[in-house]
Amino acid sequence: MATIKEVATAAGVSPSTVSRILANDTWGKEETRKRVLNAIKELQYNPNALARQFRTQETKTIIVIIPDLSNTIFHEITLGIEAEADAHNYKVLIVDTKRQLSLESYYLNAIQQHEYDGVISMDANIPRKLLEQFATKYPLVVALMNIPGSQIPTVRIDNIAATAAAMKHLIRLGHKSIAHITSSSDLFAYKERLDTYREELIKNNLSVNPQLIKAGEATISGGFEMANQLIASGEKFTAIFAAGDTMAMGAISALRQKGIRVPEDVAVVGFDDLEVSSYYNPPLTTIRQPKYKIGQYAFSKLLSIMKEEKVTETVDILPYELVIRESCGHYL
Amino acid sequence: MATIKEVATAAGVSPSTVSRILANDTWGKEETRKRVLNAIKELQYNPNALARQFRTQETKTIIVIIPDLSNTIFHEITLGIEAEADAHNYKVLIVDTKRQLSLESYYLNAIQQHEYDGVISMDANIPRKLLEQFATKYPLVVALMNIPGSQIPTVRIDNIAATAAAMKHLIRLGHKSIAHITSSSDLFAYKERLDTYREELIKNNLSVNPQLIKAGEATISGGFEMANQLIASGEKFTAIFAAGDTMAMGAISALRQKGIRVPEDVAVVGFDDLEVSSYYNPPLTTIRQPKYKIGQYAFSKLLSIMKEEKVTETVDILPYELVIRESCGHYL
DNA sequence: TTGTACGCGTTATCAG
DNA sequence: CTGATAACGCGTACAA
Repeated sequence: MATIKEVATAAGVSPSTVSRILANDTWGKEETRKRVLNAIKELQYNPNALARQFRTQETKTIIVIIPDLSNTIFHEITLGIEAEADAHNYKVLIVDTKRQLSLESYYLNAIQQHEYDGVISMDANIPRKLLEQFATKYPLVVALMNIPGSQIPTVRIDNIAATAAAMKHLIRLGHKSIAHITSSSDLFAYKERLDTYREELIKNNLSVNPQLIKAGEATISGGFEMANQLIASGEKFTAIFAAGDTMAMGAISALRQKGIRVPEDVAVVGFDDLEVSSYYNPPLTTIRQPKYKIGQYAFSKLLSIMKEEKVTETVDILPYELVIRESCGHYL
Repeated sequence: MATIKEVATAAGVSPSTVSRILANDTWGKEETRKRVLNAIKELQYNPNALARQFRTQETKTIIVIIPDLSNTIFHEITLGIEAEADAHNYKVLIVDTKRQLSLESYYLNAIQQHEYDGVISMDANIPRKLLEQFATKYPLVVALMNIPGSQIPTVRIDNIAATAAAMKHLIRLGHKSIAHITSSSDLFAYKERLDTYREELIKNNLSVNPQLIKAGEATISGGFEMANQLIASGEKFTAIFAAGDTMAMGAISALRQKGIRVPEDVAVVGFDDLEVSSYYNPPLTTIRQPKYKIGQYAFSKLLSIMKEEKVTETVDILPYELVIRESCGHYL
């Protein structure tokens, strides 16, 4: 592998000249440029990125921390991040923590070793103090999640309003026994959805039955299991509000297996609006998060921080949308 | 950020001593070690990975090239890769080419800039000659795919036998008009499945109707569209063999929308066995690929190459399995 | 067992 | 517009 020195020798110039021509496409006399460019081609020279990064202390790379790659919502957000990053010549590395705290810490630590320039996290679970300490030292943006009462830059929707919209829809349809299935992780977004679920019931003079609240894995199989628990509990319910579409899909599958029809016997509403949700049988009523946009905003924000610009708005709230399909039994 | 030099000064030793203690947990006198370890803690020293990588010309990182992160099969394989990589202290970077040739080339090129030590590709679409050239120079393993007649190390299932098994099952169930929906990309795996689809029909004295073969995007929405094309064509068919579960799911959704029942009116068989496939309505009959294992094997193979061991078997063929569920209408 | 000296490939600074 | 020189932080051959 040729080095910049060899190119310089071949072109009869100094290494710095080559370096400058590489960095700046208008630098140098036309003739010098040509000679250097030729030598580069001739020798099939490729800059050693490692050396460059070492010298500049800059990797032009960010990492995106995701709790679970099998949930495609994270992918859809990442697409937005990638688009924006591309436009600014940044590379994006995706890491999957599989919801393991140790991996989250590991990847956050990596930035101290100069491996990346910034982080967008959708799995910020380490203690808040640690996280805030981190944010004061290194560029960090949290997407999709909500770090309550914190100054950490965040891009997300209004979970409370969105959940209220979903619940209001079910209640308007006449449901009085609404179950809730959610993640047992302590992500704040799930807590907000659970709290709002309770509040909306109370606001509408409906009772909150703890038996109708199940927490488990935020996956298809998790939803499947929780729905089975609901059925096994013997409690009556005519609707399920799932805190994520993956769980909603699993729940529908479980209901069907027991001969319970969706939406005729039980209505189901999800959260996220994944690609598969509109193709599912029945198609899911759900809250659409502006996933692509969340990704774009998150990167822009991170870029500002990396450039050490002041970030005025620390929290960006993007609009959600209630998407009504068949799983709740009524088109309005 | 403290450097190794500062640690050395603080501990009253030379930088090389620190370096050696870091690299080797038995090196040095007990007392020296203690002093150095203390200084490291004191100064919150973190080795500069960039400098280290630059020095050793080794990143201990591999990249996994994936064509489409929204198809979870790639994620399930990546889990296997990650497990194995972890065990050998390698980091895994996931890149999503979104099926763009230019991105594939871009990422392959990156290895020439020393950014990674090796590549596992599930989206090897650049011209075969280029790919083979690359493989002679850098560690590369192809997973899931098949590069026909090539010496490039590969881990996959036997596509032809697997497809034959799926087709034989449908034919045994009495289907005579079987449609095929597949990807319009020129991935060899799809070509093999298409060819075998044709062969199995012929072997069983069934006619091959080109109208019943549709190619499109290998996604849910792609499958949705292709099924609609089949219906619109007016041709009769009682079964669909989809070259991927995502397409199968989209197809089922389209059929249902037109009031065509699955499996009563049309049987559907997919390929891959994703997590969602067993929860879909109806649950998918499909070919299970040993995804996790494919990932593990692929990394082991790559590791051997990176260590410059000779790889004797260039192609690993792992066993597939025909998983029979409701979408084909019969339990055997 | 430990320290000294050097170099990896690049870019920034300064001088010409 | 261009060249010489230094420096980034670390690992290692060699010397002590």
